[in-house]
Amino acid sequence: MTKIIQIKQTRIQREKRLLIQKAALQVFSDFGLRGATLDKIAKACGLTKPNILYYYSSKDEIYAEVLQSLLDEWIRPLKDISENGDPLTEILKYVQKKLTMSKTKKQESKLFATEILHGAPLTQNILAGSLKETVDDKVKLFNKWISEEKIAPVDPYHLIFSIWSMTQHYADFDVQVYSLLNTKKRSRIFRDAEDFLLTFFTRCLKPD
Amino acid sequence: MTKIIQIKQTRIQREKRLLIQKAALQVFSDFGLRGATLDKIAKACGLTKPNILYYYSSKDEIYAEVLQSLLDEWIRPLKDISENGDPLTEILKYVQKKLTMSKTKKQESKLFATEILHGAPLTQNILAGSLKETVDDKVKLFNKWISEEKIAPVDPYHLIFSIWSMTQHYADFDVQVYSLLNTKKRSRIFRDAEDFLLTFFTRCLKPD
DNA sequence: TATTTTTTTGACCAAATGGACAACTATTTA
DNA sequence: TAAATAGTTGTCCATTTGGTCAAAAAAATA
Repeated sequence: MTKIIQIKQTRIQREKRLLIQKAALQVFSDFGLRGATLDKIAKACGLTKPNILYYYSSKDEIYAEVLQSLLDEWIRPLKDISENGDPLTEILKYVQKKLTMSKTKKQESKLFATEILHGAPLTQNILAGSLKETVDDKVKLFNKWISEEKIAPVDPYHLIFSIWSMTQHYADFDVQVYSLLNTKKRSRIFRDAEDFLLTFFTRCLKPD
Repeated sequence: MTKIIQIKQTRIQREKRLLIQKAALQVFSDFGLRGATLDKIAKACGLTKPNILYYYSSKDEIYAEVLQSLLDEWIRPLKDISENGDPLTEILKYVQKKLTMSKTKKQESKLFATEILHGAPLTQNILAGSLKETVDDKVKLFNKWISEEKIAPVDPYHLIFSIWSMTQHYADFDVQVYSLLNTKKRSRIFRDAEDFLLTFFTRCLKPD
């Protein structure tokens, strides 16, 4: 009658956990951690509340897992900036990738933003850990490029902040963006944004 | 025994309402609308919960009032951009003003961001109304400056978005900014940010 | 100071919500 | 196909929370 600890996941466990994560991402990004309820998540994925709690022991655990799997994905593009490519091209490629993510991963962007906005209670150690490592690494690379006069001399930290803020703005503040632009077409907005950003960063980073 | 409708506020009413608003701004910006509780607000201003509900009929009413008084202040600097000044100087002054607001009005920035992020349930009509009017007005001005070749030809809407996003980033994502920068000194960060932003926008907007 | 009005609060309520659990069903496995 | 294991759910519970109310306390007014 002793409960055996289960090591490997069954097919059903894999499927249902994914299902719950997807629904949870949507609900958390719409309402925030405290505004999201298990009932909402349950309804969003068509399971019952106790059934969800069979797969996750608490709401907070779901939140932590959704956030964790998002963070890896979030940092990755920055890592991809290569010291072998042409400096300006590498940076512009990064800008493009981040803008695309704002379009295709809007929920993730909003969830991340909400988490940081409210003090990053679960993320602080990651920010100060693996993210900081990656950022510091790229800052070094940017400084190298600057000393080689391949890009203009700007503060690399603030350059990274500017890329993050300007691209994520189109996801996080989408309601405002759509309200202010006359265009109804989403794709048009992102095309214009891309034009703007690429021109912008090119002008700023081209060495004198 | 009939209840008389009270027209003008008493001294105590003015004082207590302000006290509650201040506390509410803090609590709402830390926890969001749903994460904030009347008890937290009560503790933050040293009143009891029923006492707060003597001045405001519901939590939502407090939220609405705090948000409303914030919005006016939020739009104002944009209006101040003058068509009489030197174009580049006017825009840079606006950037500076917005950055200063990120430093001195962090709670307001975060509350506004949270509201938009979650779909702007109470703000939508203002976005599409008075904010859009002001923005459209300034877009026209920017386009005039562009046609007179006083600033470089960039999409004025996206230019405004870029100013908003880059400056507000230092308030909304402060936790991340502080985690990633080695500096502990707040003032140093804002000085560097100002340098970066002014250089950035100068390079981008100087006519060819 | 007496009266009226405003302000404050303790006690209370109903709804929402996170979570527990035993009983039941479906799926695996031997 | 029988036994064991995994998955599901109705029901229940405790806590939190927005909000009420009547009675007491404080302030304003006459």
